[in-house]
Amino acid sequence: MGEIQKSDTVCPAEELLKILSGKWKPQLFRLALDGPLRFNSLLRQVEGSNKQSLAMALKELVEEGYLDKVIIKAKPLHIEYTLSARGRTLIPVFKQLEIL
Amino acid sequence: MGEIQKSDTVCPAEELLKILSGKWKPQLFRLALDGPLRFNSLLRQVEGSNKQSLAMALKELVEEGYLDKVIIKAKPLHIEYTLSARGRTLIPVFKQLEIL
DNA sequence: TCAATTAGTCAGAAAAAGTTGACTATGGGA
DNA sequence: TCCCATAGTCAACTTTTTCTGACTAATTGA
Repeated sequence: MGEIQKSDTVCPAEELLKILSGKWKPQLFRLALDGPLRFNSLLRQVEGSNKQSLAMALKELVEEGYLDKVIIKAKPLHIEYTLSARGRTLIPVFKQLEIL
Repeated sequence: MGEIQKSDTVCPAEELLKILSGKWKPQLFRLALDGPLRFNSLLRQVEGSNKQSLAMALKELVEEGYLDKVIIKAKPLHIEYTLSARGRTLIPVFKQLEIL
């Protein structure tokens, strides 16, 4: 996954496709539709995944503004990742991808 | 890019995203909207590209049914890659990706 | 016949992406 | 105080993807 560099993108859809197609990302997006995501739950829930990759995927999705990272100051102080407004704009795109 | 294997895909959009997001593929798709593609023209036209990668991308897009490979029996006998019916179903998806 | 254009293939190298296991750091509960 | 859960980071390694340069093979024009 590495660092994100805004390259000399010729095709407008290219950048977005790149961001959405990293390993685990489509799955994370899909799970985020059902409710907030938590790191350790994902690690158990998403078969075959690993800390590093999940952390990187979440970080990038947050950096690109598709997810919000929220610190929940409750009983067991923790972090939740929720779909942002920008993230919700992708819902119809995913819906369209699914019917093809 | 390697071989395509239908993996245990959990998210329906995942496979499609993988196919569309290979390097050069979004650009090839976009160029195919304007008319038939020819190998050597692409090689000159698409900056930074190379034979191997273009050949692989075209082959996969044909295998997945997004492009048709047509042998043109004319003056300089050659090959054209054109958007297939299936390929055209992607047009609205790309349009939607572009406005985000 | 020679040379150019067509459209590739192949093997190996390099670069990017993903995985592993060890480690860090904070907050509670017993 | 010790231990567990939270949510990570880091360096090294493996795997996958992409690129390079050399080569093949058919067609065509001079």
